[in-house]
Amino acid sequence: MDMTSKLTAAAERLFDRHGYMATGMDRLTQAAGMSSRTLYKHAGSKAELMARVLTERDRRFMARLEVRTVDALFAALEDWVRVEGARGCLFLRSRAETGGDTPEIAEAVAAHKTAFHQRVTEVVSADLGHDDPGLAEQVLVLFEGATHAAVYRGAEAVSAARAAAGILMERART
Amino acid sequence: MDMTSKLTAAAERLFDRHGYMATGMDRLTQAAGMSSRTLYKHAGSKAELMARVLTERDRRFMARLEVRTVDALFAALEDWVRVEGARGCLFLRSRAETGGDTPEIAEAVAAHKTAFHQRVTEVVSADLGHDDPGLAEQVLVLFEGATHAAVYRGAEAVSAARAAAGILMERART
DNA sequence: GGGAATGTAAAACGATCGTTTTACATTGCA
DNA sequence: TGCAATGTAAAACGATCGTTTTACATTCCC
Repeated sequence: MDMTSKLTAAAERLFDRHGYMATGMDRLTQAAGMSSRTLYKHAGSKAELMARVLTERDRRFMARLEVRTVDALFAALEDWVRVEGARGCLFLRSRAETGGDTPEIAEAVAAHKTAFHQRVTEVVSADLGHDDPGLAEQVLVLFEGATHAAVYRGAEAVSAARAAAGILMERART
Repeated sequence: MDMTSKLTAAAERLFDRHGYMATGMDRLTQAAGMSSRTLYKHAGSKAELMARVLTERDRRFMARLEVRTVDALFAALEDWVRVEGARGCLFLRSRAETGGDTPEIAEAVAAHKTAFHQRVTEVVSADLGHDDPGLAEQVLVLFEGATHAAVYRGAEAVSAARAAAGILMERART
């Protein structure tokens, strides 16, 4: 494992568990097991590092959402929560922590949320057989809600969202 | 307006718009229009101040949710978003920013989320005529989802959640 | 009329922030 | 054999962090 991946992985873990602002670079060098000189050679800056973390996470997350049905969308979220835990959406959290004032971060977040919205819309279309932007918006809201409610309600929030999405899809189908 | 309220109001505005960690006490003294000596007399500490902000916000927010129907719940959220804007849930954001490691903050968040869950459960019961914990969980997820999706989807997310909740309620009623 | 109480302004506290630099060791390739 | 690349360890950078302190002004009440 090269130093850049080791750094990105350590950064994602710390930023996600303790917050972006609350994580100092000292703690990061320690967790990544490298000197600060090496860290900055690969990271550029703290903001660039967070942007790289988000881009990498987008890749991993969106790969899991390569599905054909809305139900599979929520099944994928159940898997994600089981594996990664539920601490809310790292993208929205990063942007909120920086007040949207860090361009690299704001752009990475915007790119992810655009892609996410598009993916949900596509899956709803494929599952239904035709476009339905309003229903897609509802499914997106359920997904986002499951992500955030799971922080304090646990996995139950995701299965509730899954069931609700099932009802909405069934109603749209008939 | 006494100094404590002026301080709490200024703190809520800055913490919400720029983040808790990103907001320094210097900026806070400036915004509140008072010396740091006075600020600390009323605030105790930064963490205590954030906890007071959250408790105050819980009061304001929960007051708006004193309604009888699920539809009114989402109407109240539409109002809230129109007035206060959509930057995600300040409670979840505060806890995430501090990694849950600041007891005053973690406790204020837990208290709010417990109260919120209870309120949603009560409103669903009242609207339906009988208890339905599963449906309440779905409505809670829709509400949480609307709050967070509105950050990037705007008010449309809230009306989508409102419509979805209407469908789920109607189905449960018949 | 004299002391609490409450406020301001500003300096100072040690700690930590993100980042750069200095000095040196190790490796791999021409 | 020798140089370029890549790494470490550690000190230093100025800035800013949350918080306390010093010194002084104002107000209110007994």
